[in-house]
Amino acid sequence: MDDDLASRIVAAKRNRRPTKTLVYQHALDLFAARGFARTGLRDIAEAVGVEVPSLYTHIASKKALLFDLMEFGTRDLIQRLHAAVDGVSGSPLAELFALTRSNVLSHCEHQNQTIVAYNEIRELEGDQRDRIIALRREVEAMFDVCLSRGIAAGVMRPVDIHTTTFGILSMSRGAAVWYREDGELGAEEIAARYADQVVRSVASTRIVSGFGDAPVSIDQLVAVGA
Amino acid sequence: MDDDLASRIVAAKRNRRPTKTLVYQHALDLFAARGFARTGLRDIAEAVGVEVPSLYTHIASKKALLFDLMEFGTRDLIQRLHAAVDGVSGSPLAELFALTRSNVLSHCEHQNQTIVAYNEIRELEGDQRDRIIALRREVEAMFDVCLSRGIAAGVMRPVDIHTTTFGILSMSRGAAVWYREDGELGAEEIAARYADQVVRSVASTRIVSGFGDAPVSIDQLVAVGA
DNA sequence: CCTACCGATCGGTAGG
DNA sequence: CCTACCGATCGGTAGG
Repeated sequence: MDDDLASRIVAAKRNRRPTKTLVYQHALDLFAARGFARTGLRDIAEAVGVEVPSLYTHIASKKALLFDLMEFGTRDLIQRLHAAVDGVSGSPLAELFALTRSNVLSHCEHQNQTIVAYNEIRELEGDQRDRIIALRREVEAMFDVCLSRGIAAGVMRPVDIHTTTFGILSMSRGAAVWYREDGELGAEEIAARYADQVVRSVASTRIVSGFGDAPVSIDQLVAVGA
Repeated sequence: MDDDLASRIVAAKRNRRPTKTLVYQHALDLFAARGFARTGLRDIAEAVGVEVPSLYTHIASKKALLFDLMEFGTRDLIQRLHAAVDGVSGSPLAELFALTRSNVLSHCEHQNQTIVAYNEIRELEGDQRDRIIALRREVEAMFDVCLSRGIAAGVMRPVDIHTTTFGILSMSRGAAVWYREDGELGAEEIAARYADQVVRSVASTRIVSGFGDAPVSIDQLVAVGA
């Protein structure tokens, strides 16, 4: 311990990845694996390679750390969903396919973000909780609007909108739980299959009659809308 | 505190509902609301109306209490699913409808059992964890077998079986999370709608073509199988 | 069923 | 970025 305070800080700052990034990354992984309540600040500090009090240079509190992770993850998802919809404007069936596919894909590719965002909402209170719930409602609204347009256009059966949205989101969340990078099916395949099943489950019978038994593709659906 | 030990025990035993039942009931409710890790034995003791050491007359440990709740809940679900299938032997589509409907219905009616069984599996280790996972695999197998038979019979499209099973189970689990007794839709309605959507999502196109746009009923499906 | 109590661990602070 | 430390709370035990 010959180093004085200043030189220790300088040495720390020379690391390529900033410590703050490491803190957030390891916290996300640990919260996903053990849960927020079962993860101590000591676990995070050890994974990062610092002592506990040093964490407070980067975070305001353990709960604020969780909130930041959940907010970032949900905003990230919303952006991906908007990008997916922008690419297929037009047919509500094509849009529902794209939304569902993108949602499942994002959930698989950002598994820990998804797991923490869903599992740990009950750890937040007051404004923080309200803020995350509001963001989640934005996601739900995208599906609600899509279903509503499809029903109005007659290409979807008159299903209960919000129940159907919750069903799609629950199925997507499930994928984040069981998906394994080294599993039989890749994220893209799972996403495409769930999108196929969702579209078939709500499309009007006269439209489904036009599909074959092979999985529906987005190109097919864009054609239906044209 | 004039009571001696014996008279206190006698007084306790005079209560109508046995203390053990109260312990399990309150523990289930608290675990569902706050999570296992955030629920202290002091919370459970307070809800029951005893001191913490008295809980150990009824439980071996906090973890054993969780295991018992999860095992009971999952066994209970398996029984309900078997009862649902026994009533509709025959057509795989009718069976899939009955299984899905019963699964969603059970999850809504035994919300806290479902929430705890899914959320807290990571709190268990070793044999206890393996035991619960094995029971859950029994549930998955019932859906897998049903889908497999439907595909073989040509009444279902050749979907990926286990992915589809996970999708159905995830959607059902979701219902347990958002269902409210005082909500717009009753448990039976939600169950019937999800069962309708699941059947439509996997049924062969030639069979879906025979359905109208109104929700599919189990009677319709039994007729298809006949 | 209770009172009394314990070692371990928690999130977080003081001070440098 | 660190060492040193604190009050609160945890699951569980001893003993009656």
